[in-house]
Amino acid sequence: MRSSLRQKQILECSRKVFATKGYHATSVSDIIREARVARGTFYRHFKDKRDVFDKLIDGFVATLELDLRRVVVAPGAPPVLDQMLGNVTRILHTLFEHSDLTRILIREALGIDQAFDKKIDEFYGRLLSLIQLSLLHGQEMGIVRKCDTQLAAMVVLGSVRQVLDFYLGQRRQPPNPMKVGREILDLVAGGLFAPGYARRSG
Amino acid sequence: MRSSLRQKQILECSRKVFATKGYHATSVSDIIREARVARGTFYRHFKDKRDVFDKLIDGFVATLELDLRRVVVAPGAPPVLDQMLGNVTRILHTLFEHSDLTRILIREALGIDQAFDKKIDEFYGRLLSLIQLSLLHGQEMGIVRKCDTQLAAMVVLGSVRQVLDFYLGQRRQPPNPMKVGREILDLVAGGLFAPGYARRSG
Amino acid sequence: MRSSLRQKQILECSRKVFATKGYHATSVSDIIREARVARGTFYRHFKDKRDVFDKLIDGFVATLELDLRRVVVAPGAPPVLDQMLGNVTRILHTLFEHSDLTRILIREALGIDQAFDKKIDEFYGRLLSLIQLSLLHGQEMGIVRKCDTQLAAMVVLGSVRQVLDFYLGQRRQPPNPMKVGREILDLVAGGLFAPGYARRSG
Amino acid sequence: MRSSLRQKQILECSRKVFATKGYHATSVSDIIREARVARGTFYRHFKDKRDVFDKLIDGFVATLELDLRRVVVAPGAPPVLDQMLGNVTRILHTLFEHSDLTRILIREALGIDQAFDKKIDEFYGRLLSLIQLSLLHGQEMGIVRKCDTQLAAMVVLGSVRQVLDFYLGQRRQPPNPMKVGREILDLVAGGLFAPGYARRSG
DNA sequence: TATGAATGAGCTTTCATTCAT
DNA sequence: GATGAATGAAAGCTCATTCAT
Repeated sequence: MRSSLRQKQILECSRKVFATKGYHATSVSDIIREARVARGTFYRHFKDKRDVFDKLIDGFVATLELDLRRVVVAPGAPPVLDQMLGNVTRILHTLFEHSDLTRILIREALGIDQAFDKKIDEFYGRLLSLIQLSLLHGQEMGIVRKCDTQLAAMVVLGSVRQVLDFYLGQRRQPPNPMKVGREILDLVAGGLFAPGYARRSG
Repeated sequence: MRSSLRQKQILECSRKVFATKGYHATSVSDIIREARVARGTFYRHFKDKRDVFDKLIDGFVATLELDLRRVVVAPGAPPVLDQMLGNVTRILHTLFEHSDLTRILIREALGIDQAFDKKIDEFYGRLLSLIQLSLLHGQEMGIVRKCDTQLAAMVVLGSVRQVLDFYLGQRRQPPNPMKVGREILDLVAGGLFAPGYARRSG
Repeated sequence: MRSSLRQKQILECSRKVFATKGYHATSVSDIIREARVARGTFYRHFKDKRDVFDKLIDGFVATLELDLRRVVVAPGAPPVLDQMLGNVTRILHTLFEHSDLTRILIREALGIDQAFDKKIDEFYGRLLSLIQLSLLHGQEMGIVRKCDTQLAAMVVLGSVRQVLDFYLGQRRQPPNPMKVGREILDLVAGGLFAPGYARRSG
Repeated sequence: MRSSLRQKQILECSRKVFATKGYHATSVSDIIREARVARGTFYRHFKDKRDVFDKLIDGFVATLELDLRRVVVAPGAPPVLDQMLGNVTRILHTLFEHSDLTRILIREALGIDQAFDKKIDEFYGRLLSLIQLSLLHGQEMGIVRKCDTQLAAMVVLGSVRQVLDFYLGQRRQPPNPMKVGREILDLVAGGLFAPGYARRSG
């Protein structure tokens, strides 16, 4: 079998096992049993267990980052709001489509080791920057109100993560992923207060 | 030494080590070295490594839950809004006061094993219920606008978790924890949209 | 069992196995089977297989070096010749007494790894220095003829090694170890030529 | 490529690697990397790693044995002494010319396995016989004094081995190999004692 | 209660060797 | 003949846990 194919196959099987048992509870033995390859074959393609996990996460993160487009403010460009919604929609689509990888990324990736923690932090850091940038654009256009955009970005990201975490914890999908996405954004955008209740600042 | 004292001492030392190295990277050897007790002494007081971690988390969760008061709607009770802010303030205070345990709870506790994951999920579940309940009270009083309160609770919780996660990832405290707490609530309550931008629903 | 005792016991058993199978053919499994201890016990006392071997050789080399006395030239001191013979006699005695360790030192110790090779070379280096020193003393006193003492030291050492190697290769002891030692010295001291055959230089 | 050529090429490369890393530290991967051939190619030409080493040593030993001529005692034959010196000179020449193989033979070959040890012992055994035979010839002609010729042969061989070992250990060549060879013989032949110091026997 | 030596299951990893292409 | 992916036995080693003192 061609080398890259075998690698892909092992990655696929690792994905399944990691999602089911978690990183630490998964042994290389589990992976090779699932992939029906010999021990040596595994080590021909990957340095160690950590390496498979790495490649799995890296690949998924790369896929996710493809979903993220910079929000463009230019005459003729789509409304900032629609662009933001597009980002959230696309990324949620990918996340729910690959629920194994999402589970691994959201619930397993932290606590592997410090180097890995850093990688994950950096990923979320990039997401935060991107969201913050969009919010700044929104502010420039008067759509987003004056506020600490860094904190606001965390509100957006944290909300999405929490929702994902909630459904992953129950090992079930939300009834309608896309609808949920839109609702989160609506909530975050519109806030919790009823009209008439003045904001503290703004 | 009295048994409960010894147990406390080992717990304290475990806390330090777990916070520094993470659960999986921490060995019983690390703990007994830090606590300067013999191997057997450790197992006299705890069933196994998992048991220490359990007790550590359980204790902290109990402490945290003491901070949470049901929001009461009654003539003469303080305003719902103030009660909610009080909850957030108290809990953030405790979290930042015990940053080791917070780090362990937020960043290490997931991925230990499935039983533990469930426990953590249940903890967050209780938090969500509590927040949702408060929001329902708020709605009854006309303060909180009509919305999916479960989702809204996740927005609140997720925002706080993300902010904590952000600062823990950088191993530093936010400049002013209490201020950050209030700002999160303000943002979540008031939303991102500038006045005039109509909400989709509400 | 006291820790140092257990260590001694494992060393003893390792000695047997190494002498029988050779270093590379010996596995840790072989050693613990012979010593009737668990795997973990082995690793509690030794870093790895190499470490046991190290300690074995170090101990033996230390014993051997106790046998070596500097040759003293002073009024009232025994004749230089007798002192040299004493060294050879004592060391041969120890070597033949511990034939396992001798076999290991002479036939197994080279080729373990480069660090080990260096250690062995240094041991032989010390022996050479000592012999050379004795020869220089002998020259001062007019007993040893003018010659390249470094080379002469190698002749002495090499002869002894070769004899040991010969008998170890046949897994038998020389008929009379001490006699052999004296004969080697006699040969080396007196040379091969019959009287009358002039030396090239002298 | 012609089969025998390929085999030669792999042998050459093995020689380099074995001399650098030693037998045990050398993997088949090292050899095929150096030889730039595929794994399967290696096994087409050699039974296993041991086989390459075998062929390497066998070839070298054969070369060395070509250097050794029986000492002939006959009217018109060159002096016995010159014939012996010729043997030593030729063999030292070959040894220093092929320092890789010499290093392998002297410092790596022992400890591979028992069958191999036996082969090496037999090689040295043949050398000893040859030397002993020469010495006996020498005795017959009155050149070599009465002595245990087997032991004397070991003195000759051991001296040469020790000198080689010494220089190989330092990974450098003696200043003048041929001169060193002659000096060893002179020393061995003439002995260490100054004239006037009577031999014990002879 | 405290100790720390002993345990052994089970992990990761290597590498000589085979075999389908 | 040549290739290199696949194999799997067996090695080294760790570490949570037990137990005799």
